[in-house]
Formats: sequence, C-alpha cells, structure tokens
Amino acid sequence: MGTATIRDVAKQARVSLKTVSRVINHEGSVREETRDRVMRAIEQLDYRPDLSARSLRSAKSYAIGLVYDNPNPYYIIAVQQGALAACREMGFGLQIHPCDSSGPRLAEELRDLAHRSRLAGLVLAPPMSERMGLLRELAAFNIPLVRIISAAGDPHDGFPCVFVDDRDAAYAITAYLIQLGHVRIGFLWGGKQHRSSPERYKGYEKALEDYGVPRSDELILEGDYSFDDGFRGARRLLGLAEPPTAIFGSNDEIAAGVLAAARAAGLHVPYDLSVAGFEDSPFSRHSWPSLTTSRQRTEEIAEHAARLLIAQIHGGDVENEGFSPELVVRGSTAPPRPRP
Amino acid sequence: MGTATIRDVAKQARVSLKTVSRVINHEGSVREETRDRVMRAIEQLDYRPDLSARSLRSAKSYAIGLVYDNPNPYYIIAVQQGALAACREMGFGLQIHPCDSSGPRLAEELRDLAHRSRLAGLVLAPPMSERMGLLRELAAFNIPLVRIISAAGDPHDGFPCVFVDDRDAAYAITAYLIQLGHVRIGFLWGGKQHRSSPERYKGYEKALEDYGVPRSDELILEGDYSFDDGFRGARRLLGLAEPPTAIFGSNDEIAAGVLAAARAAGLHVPYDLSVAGFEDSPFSRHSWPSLTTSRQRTEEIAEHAARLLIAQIHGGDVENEGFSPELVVRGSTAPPRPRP
DNA sequence: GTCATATGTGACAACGTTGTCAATTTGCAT
DNA sequence: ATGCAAATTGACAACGTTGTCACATATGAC
Repeated sequence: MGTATIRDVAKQARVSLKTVSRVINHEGSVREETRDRVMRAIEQLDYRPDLSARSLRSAKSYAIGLVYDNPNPYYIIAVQQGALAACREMGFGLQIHPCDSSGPRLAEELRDLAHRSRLAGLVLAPPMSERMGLLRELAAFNIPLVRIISAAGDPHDGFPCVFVDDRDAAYAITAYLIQLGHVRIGFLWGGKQHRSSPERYKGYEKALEDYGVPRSDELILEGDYSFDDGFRGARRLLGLAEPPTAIFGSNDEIAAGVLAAARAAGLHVPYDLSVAGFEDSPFSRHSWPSLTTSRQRTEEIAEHAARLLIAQIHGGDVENEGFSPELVVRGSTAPPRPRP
Repeated sequence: MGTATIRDVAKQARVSLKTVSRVINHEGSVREETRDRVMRAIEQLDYRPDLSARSLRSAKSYAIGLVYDNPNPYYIIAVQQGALAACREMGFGLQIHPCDSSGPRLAEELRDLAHRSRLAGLVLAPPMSERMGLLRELAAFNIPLVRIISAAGDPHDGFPCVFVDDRDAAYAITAYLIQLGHVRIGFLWGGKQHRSSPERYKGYEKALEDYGVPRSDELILEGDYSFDDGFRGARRLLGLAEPPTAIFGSNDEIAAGVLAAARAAGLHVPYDLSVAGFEDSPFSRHSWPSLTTSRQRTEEIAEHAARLLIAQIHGGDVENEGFSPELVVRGSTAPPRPRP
C-alpha cells in the first residue's frame, strides 16, 4: 500500500493531523520528541504527501513549467537536465511544454497550462523568451517567469532573466580566427527569430572592426540554425571568386553542414578551410575533425533560471545573472594555407 | 483572472455544481439547453478545470510518467515527443523522470513518484523496461506500466509492451553489407545493460550464418553505445593483420566514432571502409559521408506506448505491438575495394 | 387520470492536505 | 505555589472537484 495518508500517520503517532503537517513542512513549534514520533510513523507507513491535495489547499504550488520551441535535442535535453536538477533540489516538479512559438494564442495557451496544472511559474527558453509582446501578456496574467535569453549585458527590462553573452563569445571566436591569420572569414547566420543570431553577428562584426579586417558582404549569408543552411551556405561561399579561408557557423549544426560541404568539395579541414561552430554540442566533439566552438554551459544556465524562478515564487528578490561562454579550440581550425 | 472555478460557472449558468461537472466530463443526462447554457458560461468566464482538485477527488488521475535513463538526446527527445503527442490527444499530462537505472531503490523511487504526483501509470524506456526484477516490484505496487523494449517477437511475459525487432534490423544491415561483397565485417557491441545489444548482435550473427560467411571473433568487440568505444574499437579493428572491409556499429554514435577513427587512419569511407550505424539519428544524416543505418520510428513507438498505457488505465484490453526498423542506405557503405 | 419508468438535476459528503484560531501545556520569574 | 508569556498542539473549515443518492420532472402505457 502506497496509500498512507496524513491521517494514518497522525493516528499512528497519536497526534493531530495538523501536527503531522507541521512536521512535514518543517514549521517550527514542534517538540523534538513529538517530531521524532511523527517521523517514525512516517517512516513506518512509508508516507508521502500528496502533491495534488497539498497544492489544492495551499494556494502555493509545487511545480514549474519549462516552455520551449527549439528543434535542437542537445540544447533541450541540457535545459531539461538543468531545470530538473534545481527542481529536485527544491522539491518542485517540472512540467515540460514544447510548443509552437509562432502560435497566435500562445499566451492563453500558457496561462491555461499554468492554471490547469497549478504551475507556480514558467521558465522560458529562446525564442519565446525574447518576444516582448508575449512576456507582457504573461505578466498581465500574473504568471511569474524567468527567461533564458541572449544579451550582451543585463537588459534591466523588468522581466527577470538569465542572459548569455553571445556577442562576446562570437567576438572571441572571430578574434581567434583572425589571430590565426585569417582575413576572409565567412559568417553564416542563425535563425532570425532568435535574438542570439544578431548577437553572434555583432560579435563577429565587432571583432573584424577592432582588428582592422575589412568586412565583406559576400561572405555573410543568412540561414536558420540548420545543417542544410550550413551546407548550402558553405557551398556558395566556396564557389566565390575569392573564397573565405575560414567559416564561422552560428551554431554547431551549421558548422556540421559546412564540414560536409567542405568534404564534398574535396577540401581538407582545417588545412584548406577552418571551420568554427557555436554551442559545444556533442556533435562538435564527435565530428572529424572535431569543431572549434563556444561552450555554453546550458545546463547550468537552465538550473540557475529554475532556481531564480523558485526564489521569485518564494518572494525573494531576484537578480539577473549573466553567463559568458568559453572558447573551445579543437581540430577544425588552423592558420590559413599560404596563398600561392 | 484565470481563477474562475466550477462554482462561478454554476452561478452564471444558474445550475448546480454537479451539472457543470457533468457537462465538463461529457456525462450523459444533461438537457441540450442546459448544456449550452453551461458551455456559454464556461466560455465567458474562461473556466478551466483544476487538475489537482479533479485528480484529488476522483481516484483517477490525468497524468502519466515517462521514465528513462539514456544518455542519447536524440532518442530521448523523440520518445518525449511521441509520448506527449499521445498525452495531449487524450487530455493527459506527462511527467518526465530521468533516473539512474542502476539505483538500488528504483522501484521505491518510482512508486513515490507515481504516488506523490498521482500518476496513473508509467512508460518505461530501455534499459529500465528490461529489468524483470524492477517490473515485478512495480507490478507488486499496482502501478500500471507499458514498456518499450527490444525483442524479436511478442514476449508474452505478462507485462504490456511495445517491442522493436532489433535483431531483424541488424540482420538486414549485415545482409546488405554481405550483398555488397563484404566478408570481413567488424561488429561493435552496444551497452550490456540494454537488451537491444545482444539482439543486434544476434541479427549480425544470423546473417553471417545464413550467407555462409565465417564469423571471426577478432572482428567482434564489446563497447557501450558511445563515440569513444566506436573510435577505440575501430582503431583496434583497423590495426588487425587482416582488417575488416566494413564495420557495423551498434548505434549511430558508435558509427560516428568509427568514421572518426577511419579518417584519423587516412582511410576514405566508403571506398576503403564501409561503415553502418543503427538508429537514424540526425547525426547519421549530418555526418560525412552520411551513415547507412536503421530507422527506428522512435517517436511513433513512444506514442503507441503512451496510448497503450492510457488504454490500459481506462480498463481496455491491451495488445502488445511490434515495430520493425527499416534499412536506410546512405553514403557510408559501398562494395569493398578489390584486394590487390 | 394514474402509475411506473426514464431522464434530468441538485444537496451533500468526500478526496488529502494546510490555514486559522483557540485550547492546552510548558517554562520561567516571582 | 502562582501568574503570565511563550511554546506547542488540536479542532475545524476550506481548497475545487467528483461520487452517491435522493429528488424533481418528463415520458409512456394502461
């Protein structure tokens, strides 16, 4: 029987329901001896509080939602892991909610989710976390939320967040390529609906500027964080009259496409072409050559976001926090081959 | 206010609580006119039933759990997607529960999970789904469950399941390699705690036997479904006096390791070496060359498992169902180079 | 028109927990 | 001992829903 209730415990320990409740919730004002007796009864009956009843009675709830719309399994799994770690530590449940970020009634959908499942708040992953309209609607519904976003610094926009400095990280990668000696560096954009895309581009642009490397429009192509875009983009770049000696893909998947296109063109990475990605997904370690990329600490970021949300729910004051990615140099980058 | 309750609806529609409840739950015995009035009130107040209260009152519950311990993000995301699709359709919630499959008190952990969160049942992914001891413990706790397992046929072991015929699929891959002309085919095992591993091996073995290709122990190495095992295993195989002309990795990750090792050894896949994987993960499409592999339809399988579980909860009779993977031929396999 | 039967509706309790508030016990200074 | 504040405990209601059962109304057969 896993069906022991607080009533059974109370009877066994010869105390009132309320006293058991107090013990469970670590409220003060319970004599040591009483608490021991209750604990023993809990142990013996293998009692576990029923979350439905608990959240029904107390206005409080014991679960948060994780909202995402992102096709990248590595990213999502990492976010889930991080959020779960925080939830388990704080005794919360986690409700995952993949959804369509372009849905017209997304705010209502999320409110219903939160209401029906009695969620105490939501962690929003990109790109939902970056749609201000959505945020305002959710705020109007009084739904606590914490965002994971891309920003070069604390946005101070009133919506709590954990922010990742993609710009800085893209700057670091670009600077590294320049220091290797590259001057024609291709850049393949990520998806337009993600704020990380322009951020990464700005980092690239800034590095070129700071190092006095001329920017060339023909080396910069749009895309959508996909392998196919990487493949097509690279093919186009490599067909230029004066092709780049290095290509920076806005994420690892794009870079994977670049690697494939390079091989298809008979080029030897990194000697004929340097390739850099962004994200440090397992792919970047498992490709050949392994990818130079930027490590994101996604799991930590998500854990922090969930922790922040729970703190906010508990009424604590929340401070935004930034995470800086870290350059990871692997085998896909090398100095350019001297021109003949 | 997302805080309308059934009481508000009742007042607005001038009916009793119970009648509203009847409308919500599609019970019969409500006059059309009354129902319309209730529906209108629900609409106006934007009422949504509270799942906590509902599952507290009715013994029934409206959520199931998805239990897994699998490091492969592609696999897990696919399983989640499938299970979620079924849950959404049936009006259920899904609680994900990654865990340590080797934990000693796993059964208790899962019972607590089910009890605390009022889960109606569990979908078990490998390898948990294959530990009979665990299954028996859970059954003793009266927890409905459906397993996703590897089996060459319906196991008829009393525990409902959706089964995947890995043996057959591995047979198909091996047979394909043999038909290309390979006679020395390396095999890299997956993890021992997954039943899919011996199943895949048996398929390999059977194909060799059927086609009269001699099995050679030196070509068969153990491993654990990891890139590193693939890399190390391939390096060892390629260092043999008479190396294989094809290597069959038990999953795509292993095959990725094989690809990397081949490249490190200066071999050209598929001309110097054919490589086959298993799983049809996105990696298999994005590697270069893309991998010949076996498509698993993981998402469908998981959806079916969840649907089966819900049917079981509703008291329906459940029939196990098998899924056969499908051979996917891509660029990593070719006839062996004629020996000099 | 009467009765039996089906259909629709509502009052009330219950699910397992916590909040409120009052009752009881304890500890300590007198 | 006595008084008084503080600590500890318990009785009871409440959260939002559904199950049970009884009542009210409509339907049909005689």
